[in-house]
Amino acid sequence: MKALKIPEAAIVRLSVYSRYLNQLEKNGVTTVSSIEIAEGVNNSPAQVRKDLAYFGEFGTRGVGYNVKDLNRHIIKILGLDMEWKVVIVGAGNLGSALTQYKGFHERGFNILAVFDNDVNKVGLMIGGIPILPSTRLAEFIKRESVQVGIVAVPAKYAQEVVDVMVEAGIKAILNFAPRVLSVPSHVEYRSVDLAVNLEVLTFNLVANK
Amino acid sequence: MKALKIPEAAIVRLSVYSRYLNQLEKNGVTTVSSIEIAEGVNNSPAQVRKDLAYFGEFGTRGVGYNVKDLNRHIIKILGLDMEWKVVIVGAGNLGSALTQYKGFHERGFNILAVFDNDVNKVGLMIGGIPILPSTRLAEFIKRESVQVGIVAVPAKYAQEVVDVMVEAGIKAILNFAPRVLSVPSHVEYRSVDLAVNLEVLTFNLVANK
DNA sequence: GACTGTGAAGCCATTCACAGCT
DNA sequence: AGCTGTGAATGGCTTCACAGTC
Repeated sequence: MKALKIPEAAIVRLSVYSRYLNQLEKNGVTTVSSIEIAEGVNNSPAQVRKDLAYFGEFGTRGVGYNVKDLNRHIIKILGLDMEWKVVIVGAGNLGSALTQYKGFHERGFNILAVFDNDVNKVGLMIGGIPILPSTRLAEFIKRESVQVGIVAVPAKYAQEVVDVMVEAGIKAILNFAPRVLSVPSHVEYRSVDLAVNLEVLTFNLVANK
Repeated sequence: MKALKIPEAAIVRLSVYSRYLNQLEKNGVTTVSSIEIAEGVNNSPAQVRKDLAYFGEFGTRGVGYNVKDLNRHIIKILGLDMEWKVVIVGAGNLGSALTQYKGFHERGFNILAVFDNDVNKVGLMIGGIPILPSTRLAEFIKRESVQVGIVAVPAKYAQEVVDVMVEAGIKAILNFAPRVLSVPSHVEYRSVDLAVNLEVLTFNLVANK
């Protein structure tokens, strides 16, 4: 359990810093200041320093941060220095896209299987990952000790998928169905609503006009 | 220009309320209280009332809100009572999934075309929507007065796509590439980072353990 | 009696400004 | 001299509590 209360927004930013540090590493940059990081990710140097300070002292006064070390620290903080077993439920367009999404693999997420209840899809592969029947979801989660489940089914089936996952002992759920779901508090839960993001844009367009 | 400063989080919630009200409407419910809405979307009644109060008085004291009226008001507030012309750039897995995503059509977003620079894809259709060559993006945005652009290309091409969109006079951009992009302040901009969401989950898993 | 609308209070996140190292 | 780390100040969002209305 963490000592201090850390804003969730800070975690989101750490994740972005890490991606930026990856770029710097690739370009051979060895040292970076909070000012440069801030410019690279569009926020303030004070914010960068504060976010990092929640977790320790990673820099050198008068100098800055070592790119490689800092990135390793952040990766550890985010829990990405271990393997995470993931299943995706729903082999429709979105589920297929998520299954093949490179950003997940790059960050070490291991997608073991995709589940669907369409018998025509079961048995096929999506980018090397097998499609299994939804009836075997619970059993699979238990047997493989899957920690993370991604929901990519139509809204009306989302709650029942979540219930199966929870019952099977999953630890975290990422939901893409546009519906509010109930998930017990011992399971980590986040929801990504694609249409909401567009609607924030249109709101701003009409409001600032 | 809006008089009061409205928290962006409130807009996100309005969008969720609207989706919940759609459900109620479908079920024939005519009146709803802030308590019921709060239960339906997992937040507090006070929050619901405050969010609505930013925009007017939509309820009746002692009674509640008329479901249909309230939803119409929210839809108007979010700018969804008009047609929005949208283009998607990138006909890969994610771009294809977004193109066919029902949640966009349901909320009135009109996706006119998908752009890609793969000559094998150009000329094909995705769910009835044509794939056009990226070289024609700027011209298309101008000719059709496209207001919203969705970026679903690999990270390294994202900035150049955005630059073309901005130059062509687009009003808002939704980015799915995992990279920080620079967009002039007169263009509305939001970024959805799929991996970040998973990383917040894994952080919480390791932090609360 | 029930439920909305809202000023005020409380809380949390961000920004400031400077002390502390190198 | 330069840049980090951090307590203090600020600003903004959420919650409280109650007056207002049906």
